[in-house]
Amino acid sequence: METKRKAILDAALGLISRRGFHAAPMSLLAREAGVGAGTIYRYFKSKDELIEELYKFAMLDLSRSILAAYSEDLAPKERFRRLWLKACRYCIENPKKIVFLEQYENSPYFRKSLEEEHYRYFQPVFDFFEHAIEEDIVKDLPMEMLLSLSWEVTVCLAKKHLTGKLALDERLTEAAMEACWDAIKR
Amino acid sequence: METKRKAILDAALGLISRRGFHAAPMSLLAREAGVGAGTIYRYFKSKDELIEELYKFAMLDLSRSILAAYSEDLAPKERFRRLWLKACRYCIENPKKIVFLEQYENSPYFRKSLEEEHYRYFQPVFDFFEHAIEEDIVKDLPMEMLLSLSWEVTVCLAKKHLTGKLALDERLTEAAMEACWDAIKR
Amino acid sequence: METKRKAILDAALGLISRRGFHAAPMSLLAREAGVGAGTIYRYFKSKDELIEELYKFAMLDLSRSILAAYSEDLAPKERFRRLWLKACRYCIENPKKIVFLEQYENSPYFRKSLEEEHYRYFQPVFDFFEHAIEEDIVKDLPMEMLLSLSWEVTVCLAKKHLTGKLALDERLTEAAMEACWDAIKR
Amino acid sequence: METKRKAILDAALGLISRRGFHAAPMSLLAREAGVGAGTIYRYFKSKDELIEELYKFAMLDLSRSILAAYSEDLAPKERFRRLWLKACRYCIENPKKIVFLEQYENSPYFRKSLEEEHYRYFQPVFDFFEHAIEEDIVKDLPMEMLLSLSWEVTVCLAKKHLTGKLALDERLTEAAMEACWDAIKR
DNA sequence: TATGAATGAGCGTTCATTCAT
DNA sequence: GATGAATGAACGCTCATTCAT
Repeated sequence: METKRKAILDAALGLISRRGFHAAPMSLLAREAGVGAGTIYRYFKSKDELIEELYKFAMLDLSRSILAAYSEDLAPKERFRRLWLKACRYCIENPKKIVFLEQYENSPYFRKSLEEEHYRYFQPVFDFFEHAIEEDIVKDLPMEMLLSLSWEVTVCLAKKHLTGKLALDERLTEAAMEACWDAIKR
Repeated sequence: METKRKAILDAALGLISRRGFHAAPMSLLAREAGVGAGTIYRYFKSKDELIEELYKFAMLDLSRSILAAYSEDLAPKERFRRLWLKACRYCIENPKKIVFLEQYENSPYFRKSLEEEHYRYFQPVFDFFEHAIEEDIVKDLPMEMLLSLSWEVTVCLAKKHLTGKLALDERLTEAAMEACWDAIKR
Repeated sequence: METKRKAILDAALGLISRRGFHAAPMSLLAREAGVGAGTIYRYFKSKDELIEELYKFAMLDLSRSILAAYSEDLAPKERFRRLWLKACRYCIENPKKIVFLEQYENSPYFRKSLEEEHYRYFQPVFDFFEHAIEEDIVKDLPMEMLLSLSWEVTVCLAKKHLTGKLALDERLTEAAMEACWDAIKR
Repeated sequence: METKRKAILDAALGLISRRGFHAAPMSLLAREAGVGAGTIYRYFKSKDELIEELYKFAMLDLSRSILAAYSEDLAPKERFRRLWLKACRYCIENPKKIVFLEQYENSPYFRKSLEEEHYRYFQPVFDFFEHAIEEDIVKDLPMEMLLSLSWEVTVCLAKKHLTGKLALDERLTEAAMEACWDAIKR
C-alpha cells in the first residue's frame, strides 16, 4: 500500500522543515511516521533517495498548484499577475514544502541535474516569458534573470511573511506583484 | 594569538562552502587550519559557536565591503546604483562567503535573533530607503519588501552567475540593477 | 510438499557456497528458492536449523556417493583406492557441497555433536581401517590420524584443484592416492 | 602507542577464534580490548581491514616460528622432521591463531591475493621441497600436493588434538611425521 | 598554550523473524 | 498452506568533544 510511503514522505517533510536535515534522524522519522525503522527502507533505498523523492514530490506539487487553471487566453499582464499570486499563495499555504525546498537547494544533497530535470514542469512559465519578450511587453533579459526578478522575490517575501518579518495582506501582495511587474516590463 | 583563530575561521569557510555542514567534521577542519583538534575549542566553545562566529564575521565583512566609500552626497538613483553594484560584485568575488551565508540561513544553526542583531551593520542602507520613500522617489512599501526586491535579487543573480546558469557581464549587470530600480522606484 | 523444502535447501547451498554465510540473508534465499520469506519458516524453525539440515543433507549425500558400489570383496589396497578416488571425484564434482561443508565446519554454526552423529554414515570406512590394521596392512595408528592422512588430504587437493592452484588430471590423482597409501600402509 | 593496536589485535584473535566472525561485533571487541568503540578505527580503517591485518600478523608469526633455527645443513629427512614437528607444536601451542586462520580461509573475508602474498614467508620450505625433488629424495609431485600431504595434515591433526578427538603425545606425533614422510618420500 | 589520541552516543542501515491476509 | 510487508534489535562506523601530556 502506498499510504505508508505517503506517511513517510509527510513525516519527513514535517521533520526536516521543522528541524533541518541535521536533526532528522531516520529513527525519529520512523517514529513520527508511525512505522518501524526498517520499513522506510522498503520504500526508499537510502536517506538520500528519500530526500530526493521528497524534492521531486514537492516540485511536482508546486508546479501543479501554480499552473492549475492557468490560461493563455488572458492578457499578458493578467497572466503574470495570476501566476505570481498563485505562487505567492502557494508559498504561504505550504510553508513546510517551501522551507524544505530552500534547505534542500542549499544543502549537499542537492544535485543540479535534478533541478534541471524538474524545470520542464514549469514550461508554461518559460513560454509566457518568451512570448512576452517577443511581443515587446517584457524586457529582453535572460530567462534566469526574469525568474529571479519575479519568482525568487515571491519566495523571499513569503518566507518573510511566515517568519513575521512582513505582514503580507492582500493590498501588500498586490503591490509586490506590481513591483515585480515593473521590474520586468518594458 | 589571533592568527590561529583567523586560520580556523578561514578553513571553516572554505570547508563548509565546499562540502556543506554535513561533510565538515572538526577533525578535518583542524587539519585544514593546521592546528590540533583540541585547539579549536580554545577559541570556540563548540561547533555551533564557531559557525555562529563565522556568520558574524561574514556579515561584518559583507557590510563593510558594500558600504566602503558609500557617500550620501550623490543623487538617490546613483546611491542605489553604487550600493547595488557593490553588493553584486561582492557576491561574485566572495563566493565562499555567499554560499556559506545562504547555507547558514537555511540550516538549523540559524538563529533569527542573530540575523536581526547584524541588521544594524546595514543601517545606511535602511536610511537610504527611508529617505527615498519620504522624498517620493521610492514606493512606500515595507523595508523588508524593498530589500527583497533589490538585495535578494542580487544574491540570486550572483549565485546563478557562479553556477554558470547566467553570464553576468557588465551590460547585463547594469540591466539587472535598472530592473531592480524599476521595481522599487515610484 | 517436499519439493519446496528441497528448493530451499538447494538455493541455500548455492547461495552460501557462492557468497558465504555473511552474505546469505533469508530474504535473498527466499527469492532464489522461489518461495515467500515466511515459507522458509514452515520447513525450518530458524536459519540455524536450516543450515544444520543442510549439513545433514550434504553429509548424507557425501557418504552415499562414496560408499555406492563399495564392496568388501576386493583386496585391501584396491578397496582403499576406490574409496579414495570416489571421494576425490565427489569433491570435484560437488564443489558447492564441499565449500559449504568446509565453511560450516569452521563456523560458529558448527556443533561437534552433530559431526559425531554423522560419523556413522561412514562406518564401512572405519571398518576398512580397523580390519586393515588387524591384518597388518595399515599402520597401527588412531583412526582419526588415518583419516587425516587420507580423507582430509583428498579434500585439500580437491579444493586446490577447484581454485586452480593444482591441476588434478588422472595421472596426478592416481599419484596422490598412492602417496596417501604410502602414508598409511605398513 | 602501539600497545593499543596490539590489545585490539589480541582481543580480536581471542574473540573470533572463540565465537567466530558472526559473533564478534566491534562493540564487544572494543570492550574486550579495553578501548572505546571509536578507538579501533584509529588503528584500522574497517572491520575488514582489521581482520586482514590479523591474518597478516598470524601468518608472519606462524612462518617465523616454524623457520626459527631452521638450518639447511642437516640431512633432508631431518630437515623435514624438524619443520614438521615445529609446525605441529606451533598449532598446538597457538590454537587461537590456527582456529582463526582456518576460519579466515573459509570465509568471505578471504582474498586469494593476500594468501599468495604471504606465501613468500615460507620460501625456505618451498626450497626444501624443490631441492629434495631434484635429489630424488622426494616424489616428483606438484609443490601444492606435497604441501597438502605434509603441512595440511599437521593442521588437521593439531585441530583434532585440541578438540580432544586425538591425543597427540610425543610418540604419536613422531609417528604422524613419519607417515607424512612416507607419503612424500621416493 | 597546544596537542591529538581516546571516547561513546548516536547515526544510517540490515536482516532474521513474525503475522495479518 | 503460502505470502511478503512490517518489524526493531543490533550492526559497523562517524565525529563533536575531552583531557593527559
